[in-house]
Amino acid sequence: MAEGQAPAPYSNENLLFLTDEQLRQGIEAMFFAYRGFTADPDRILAGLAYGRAHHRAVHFINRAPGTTVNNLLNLLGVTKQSLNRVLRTLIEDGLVESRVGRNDKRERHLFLTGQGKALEQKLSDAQRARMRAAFRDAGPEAVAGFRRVLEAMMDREMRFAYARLKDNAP
Amino acid sequence: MAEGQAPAPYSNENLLFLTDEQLRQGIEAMFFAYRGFTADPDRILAGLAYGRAHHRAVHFINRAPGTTVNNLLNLLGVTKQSLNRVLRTLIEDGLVESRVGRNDKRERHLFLTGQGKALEQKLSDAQRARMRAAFRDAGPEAVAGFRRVLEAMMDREMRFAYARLKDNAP
DNA sequence: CTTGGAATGTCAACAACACTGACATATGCT
DNA sequence: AGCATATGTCAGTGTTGTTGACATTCCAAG
Repeated sequence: MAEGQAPAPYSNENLLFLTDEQLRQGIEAMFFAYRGFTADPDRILAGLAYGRAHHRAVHFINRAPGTTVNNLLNLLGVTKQSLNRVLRTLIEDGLVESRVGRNDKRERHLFLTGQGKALEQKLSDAQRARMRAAFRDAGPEAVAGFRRVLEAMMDREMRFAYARLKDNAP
Repeated sequence: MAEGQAPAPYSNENLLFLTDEQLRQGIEAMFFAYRGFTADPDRILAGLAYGRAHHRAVHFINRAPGTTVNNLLNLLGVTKQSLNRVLRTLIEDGLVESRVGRNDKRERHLFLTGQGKALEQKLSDAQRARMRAAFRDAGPEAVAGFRRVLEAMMDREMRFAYARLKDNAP
């Protein structure tokens, strides 16, 4: 190690951001921020007969139109029974259309109807507004760091799913 | 505006990180990362008779020993009835001790017992391990950005609560 | 000092959303 | 034909959130 003009007494000097106290603050930040993250859509959904689960389904169907039930299942990380309950109401209410697969007729491909797109837009407008404000306040470098840490926090398979969605950008 | 040597054709050049596509990626990153964030403690809790709500209660009681029920209520953002159910089981099982306030006998002050501290340690070890790995992978600058964005995403009151907890570091 | 309101905590009932397990149907593949 | 896959459904259960009703305690205004 070079003896620089700055003290730098221990090589651990650079690892101070890994103290238990720093980690705990990260944990609490994550908890409080996630509350804010879901607050606005939740408020909108409270009026309707839908919940957070419906929001998630609608979001990913919009993101990947024509996705299959199985695909959605993996993205959302819930059981098919749980997802089915949500999809059934969305289809009954005419927000989602389910088309039998052309190649494989066992599969159902999911699409948002006009009505479904309208709800998705409304929810994601609210959520994006908060995200935009946070990004603007924090600045581009902070945003890059934010993304890097979140990506490192994901489970391996979710990291792949996330990357796949990113590249699929419309 | 000064005419710098760099092109910078539009003043919006610097705002590319605020496109809808960037925001949507931020939203999805938040969703997938939160799943990872809770996965490890959830796995531990699944074995016991407790859930995520118990984890949160135990975390904040450990963080602020002697806190009142009302205080905890504000931190957790749930109704007192919801919190009470969780606290009741924790007290019955001997993980939390509830002492009547000395000044104001309406208040209950909450403390972790040895058993409670043991569970808290186990859960937060798991959660910290993932956070540490993510922080290490992403590096100190990314962590700073991560914290800055999360803080900007919180509701106003939660930002204050978060700051108060930070300064209260043991 | 009494009384009424505010704060705090508890009990009961209910809703949303997750889970497991079992099973039916249709389709695809070998 | 026989097995695997994809989807949908029914029934039951657990956690966690909600509202409503109510008891206890404190404090301050009359």
